[in-house]
Amino acid sequence: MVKKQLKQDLKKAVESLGYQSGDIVVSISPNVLFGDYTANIALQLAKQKDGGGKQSPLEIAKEILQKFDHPDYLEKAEVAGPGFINFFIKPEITSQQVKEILEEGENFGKNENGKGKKIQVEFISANPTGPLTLANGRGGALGDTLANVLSFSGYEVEREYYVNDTGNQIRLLGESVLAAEGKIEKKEEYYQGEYIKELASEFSDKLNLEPQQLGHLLADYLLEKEIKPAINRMDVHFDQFYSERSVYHRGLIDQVKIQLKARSLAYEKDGALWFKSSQFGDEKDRVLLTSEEGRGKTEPTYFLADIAHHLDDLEKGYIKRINILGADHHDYAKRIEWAMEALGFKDKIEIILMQMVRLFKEGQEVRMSKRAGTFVTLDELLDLVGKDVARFFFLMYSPDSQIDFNLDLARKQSHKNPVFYVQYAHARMSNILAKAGDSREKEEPGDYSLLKQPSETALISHLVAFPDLVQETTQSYQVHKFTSYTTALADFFHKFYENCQVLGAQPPRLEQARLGLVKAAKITLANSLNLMGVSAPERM
RNA sequence: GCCCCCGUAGCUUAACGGAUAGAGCGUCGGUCUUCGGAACCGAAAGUUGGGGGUCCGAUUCCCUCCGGGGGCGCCA
Repeated sequence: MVKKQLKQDLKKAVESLGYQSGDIVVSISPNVLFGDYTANIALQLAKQKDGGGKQSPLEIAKEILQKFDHPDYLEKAEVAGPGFINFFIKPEITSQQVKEILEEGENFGKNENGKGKKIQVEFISANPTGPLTLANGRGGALGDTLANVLSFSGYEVEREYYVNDTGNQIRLLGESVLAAEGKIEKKEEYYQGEYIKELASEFSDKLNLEPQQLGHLLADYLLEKEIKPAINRMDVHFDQFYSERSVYHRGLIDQVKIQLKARSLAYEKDGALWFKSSQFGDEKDRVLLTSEEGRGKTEPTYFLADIAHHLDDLEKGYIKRINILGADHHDYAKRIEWAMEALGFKDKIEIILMQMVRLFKEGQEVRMSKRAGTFVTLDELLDLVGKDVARFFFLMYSPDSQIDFNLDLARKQSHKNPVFYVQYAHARMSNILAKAGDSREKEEPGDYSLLKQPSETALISHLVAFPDLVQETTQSYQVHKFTSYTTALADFFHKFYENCQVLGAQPPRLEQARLGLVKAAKITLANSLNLMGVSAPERM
């Protein structure tokens, strides 16, 4: 690819001047006036220079350009603005890249940065105490897409759903069902909602069980009958459902206690076992094992079980464990990081916090709460707008941004959702190729150097940027950029479509070249939609 | 009180510390003899919440104030 070559040549020029090149950034110019690619290296170098004979960025840029003997792909290069170097690529060189995309096909955009490395992504991990909510849908779209991207970059990815299938909330679930049947007294904190009543009738012959036991049955049932089907509808894939109960059964709790005590990071006080999180910056130490006095019984906290779970996973040799959590867990996120640091896995944990999804109806916020039974389920959303819109919608926002969701509006506006704009482009591409396919034989090979129209080269430049986006996302985890990438791709394509007739273009070598470009665009768009888990329809 | 995220056009939002802050929806005005009008072209619309600071350069980093959301359990 041209950009790679350009980067190399630039690096050579910079180094021959005696500068430390570091990592040179060559990016697509934000404006056609600034050429095809732009480099801010001179600005960077000016900053690095310490005092003394300080040179201005403009001088450095000129200096670099002089060393840059004009390679054959370059039309011209110039210094602009405060010290940018703008590169104008010969259009026929740009267009040659279409061939490279076509050769790579389904593999276009892949890289091998993660080759031989195992990485784990944990996401959703909603308690099995009710149906999945919109927030879980967001986590699902984010996590699944990130896993796809990492896998595209060569990593061996494991997708994990941690199932909190034991503990307080499970007992509460059992009690909620018992209370719904009048077996025990109702309490404020019990789960509400229709599904509780349905569970009660489904499990009518099990209501003599202890709440915790019943809760286990209910949790298993909800996981299988509610959660997994919703996950499937979202086209989200998991490699493993990691059961919290199994942490106990396998004796992992004791191992953690031993390890933490051996490092003098756990101690007993007031009958409880504590983790010295204050040593890592926490405002106070945290309980690992509850006390008789405090809690009425001695049992591991969720925190302790989760440490055991993390440890178990990390010992499998993942270079990183990415965990996507709701922002309401932000202080917990710190805590688990400290715990893993304590156990020798510093920097192996990456936590992505996503802000809440709030629901609005008729201008009023509806508080979503599983307890109160006032939530909108992921299934309801999928009924309304379908998987593609749901996934694209959740992916559009940066995880840092809170989503205010208006269900009525979503329904009304779903037909003008950006996802259709993007999918329509794909359908158009497919249509052109289908027509070309049955109307004529391939009599002449395409001459890509004929693709010189601005709308053609702009489209090509955008296609060529796809592998970069994949690589960047592998580092930054900012999967929402794929939505804007595909929207822009659709945009470039529609403009090309308006400006350049494909079928019947003269000479035939041009028609073939344009068909090649359409095909390359289709490959790129399909590949990026695949990463997002959004379908790329042949027709709509 | 402490901690985290956010504040950008009427609405929803984007922008490795870079050039003229980019889109979608909505509004207004255009474009149909060939490949799908779910499209394209154009216009109006921004003091990037306020104020300081660092920098050649700040939507981005730092401080402060204001506003919104979330979290501060021997719950999970």
